[in-house]
Amino acid sequence: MIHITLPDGSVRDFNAGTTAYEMAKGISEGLARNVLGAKFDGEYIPLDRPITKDGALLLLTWNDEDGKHIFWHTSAHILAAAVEQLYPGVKFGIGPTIENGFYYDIDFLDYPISSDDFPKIEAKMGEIISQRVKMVRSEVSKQEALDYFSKKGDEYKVELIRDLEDGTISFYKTGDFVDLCRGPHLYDTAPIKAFKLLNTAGAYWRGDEKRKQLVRIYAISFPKKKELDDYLLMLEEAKKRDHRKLGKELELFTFSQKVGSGLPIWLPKGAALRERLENFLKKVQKTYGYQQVITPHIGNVELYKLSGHYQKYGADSFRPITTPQEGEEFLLKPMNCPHHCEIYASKPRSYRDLPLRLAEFGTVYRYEQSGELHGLTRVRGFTQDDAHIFCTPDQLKEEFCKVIDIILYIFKVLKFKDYIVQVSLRDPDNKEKYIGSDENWEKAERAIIEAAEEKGLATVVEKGEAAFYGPKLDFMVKDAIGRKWQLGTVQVDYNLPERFELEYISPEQEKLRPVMIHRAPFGSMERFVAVLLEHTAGKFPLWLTPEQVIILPISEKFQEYALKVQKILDMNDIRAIVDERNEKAGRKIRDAEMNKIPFMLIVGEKEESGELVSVREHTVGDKGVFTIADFVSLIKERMKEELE
RNA sequence: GCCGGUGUAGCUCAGUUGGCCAGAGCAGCUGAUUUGUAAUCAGCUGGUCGGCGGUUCGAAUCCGUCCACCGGCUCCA
Repeated sequence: MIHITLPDGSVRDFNAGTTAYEMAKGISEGLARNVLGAKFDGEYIPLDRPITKDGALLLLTWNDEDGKHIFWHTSAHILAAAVEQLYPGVKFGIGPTIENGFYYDIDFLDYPISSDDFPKIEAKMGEIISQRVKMVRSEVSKQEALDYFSKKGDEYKVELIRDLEDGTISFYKTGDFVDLCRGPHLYDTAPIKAFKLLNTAGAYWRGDEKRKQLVRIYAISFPKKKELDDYLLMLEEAKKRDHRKLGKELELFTFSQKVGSGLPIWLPKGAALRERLENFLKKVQKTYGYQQVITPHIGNVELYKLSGHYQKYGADSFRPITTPQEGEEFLLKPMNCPHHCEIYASKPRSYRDLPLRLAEFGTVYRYEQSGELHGLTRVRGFTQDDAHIFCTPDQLKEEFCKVIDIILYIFKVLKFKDYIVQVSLRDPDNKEKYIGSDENWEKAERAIIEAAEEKGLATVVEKGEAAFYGPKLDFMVKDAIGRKWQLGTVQVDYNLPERFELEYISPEQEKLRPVMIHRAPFGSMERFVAVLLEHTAGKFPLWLTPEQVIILPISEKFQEYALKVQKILDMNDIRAIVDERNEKAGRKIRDAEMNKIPFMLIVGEKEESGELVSVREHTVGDKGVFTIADFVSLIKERMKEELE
């Protein structure tokens, strides 16, 4: 008898040599049907391996992340097996699971592959699955593994094996297809009831753009057909929220080939929206003691040589602008910080001046590879809600905490609840990628970690994600399709003050060096609007939305009254438009609903005679009849609540 | 930049194998209707079929090239 501890703490006795699958069956038939894998004392074990000693057993199902990954991992092998049967001689890179599904990187040699080939591959996968193929594990030595794949002519696998530690290496066999794999896998292919190949993409071998590009096939699989259908439906819904689509529909921004790709053009409604966001932040920043500054769109190359940006990014920037007579060189401003350093340096500073907080909605231009451009989230010209805080080392942590407060306030007002806070540190193995002394880096990294702790933020630490001049605290939010976007960022920087030889006079009359905090709560106006659009599906909060109210006269007879109501709303700073078209009320309501205008005021005979409005709320419906004054209070109350 | 895909009216899309002046719905304009909580009716305007070159008696359709966009990769101060 062995004693097996289950996750709920209970202990069950089994005969020594019972397999995990049999144990599942012993617990319940349902569990046995759904079990995908098992962990024994924290280690993955095959379901059919006899267990001979006491220990803790965790049976994995679709409800466990680990269970999903086992499921997808096996699915990836089936994909590869199908591809190998259809395209003999192809070579395989890696086939890992990802957050949603899995992919396999494959060298298709000269076979042309596109999504047109998916049905064929899917059919073959279906065939393999229906044969209920077992996933057979075998263990081989490193040399045997090398021999197998050398003979097969798969140089990618050979390379992977070479990089492995010596010792035992495991293979998994799916029918005739043998793959190098640590596992774990499903017992057999039976649980995979639904799967779909999603798209293809080029992917460099080992992520290195100097190496060969393989074809990556993305796919997903599920234990139930319904789950696949739901997933595909979710992707469809996500598409409807795409900021590029909504931006066009709501007339917020556009792009023009003639203006240039990656250069967004803000339309009147979008510009007004952006302005409101800017004013909102300016107001918050004012209470935190920030001062607005303005700097030019270009700067002398020497400025960026001094800051270090030129050495780091000069080769990948827009080419310098040269003056015709003098041959001076200017760069399109890629960063605001060097300019702000010069504002700091424009006069002698005392410790009494610190912290000095300089803010600017600064438009910067960065060269991005053409294939990188993406709507408003990846552009070549954008406006940062930038600010730089110059303070004493003693003030650093408090200032950092206050910046976190601003960011959290913004997230709260705009209802971003699903966000991740990332501590981005430098890569300790690649220190030459960064500028500045080890001592300063350590100080800066410590300050960030402490401030995040003090604010009680749940953080993830990423090494190698720091800016080249300092570590960062990055705030990412998830968009409609679960992609993560970086929004707010806070960075500590000891380097620029040194490079610009910034100083302040201490109470003891010494010349000391200030510390700098770079921060942008939105990140950039462009990206923020994009993420906000996807987050709200275009239904902006009332205080932010371009048109808050639309007045719908029942017929032309009541247009005059409609205009009168508009005027009253206007005097109360409520943004209202009148639908003066010669259309029926039903039509006007439908169009207003589609345009996502929060409130509709229907006015006709009875409203005009009583100085009233009939209120309809977007997606909610008829709210009844209000006096104009009551409606104004309703709107004001709503906006107040939103900004609390 | 790289791999793959796409590009027809302001928007969404038809237009098998090359062949009459390139189509529809919505939007827009004009007129009729004077309307009460998600589409009133009729008429009209609108496209060098992404650009340029080529093949052909003839190209939206075939070939080349460039551009833009889409899905990724790499990159992202």
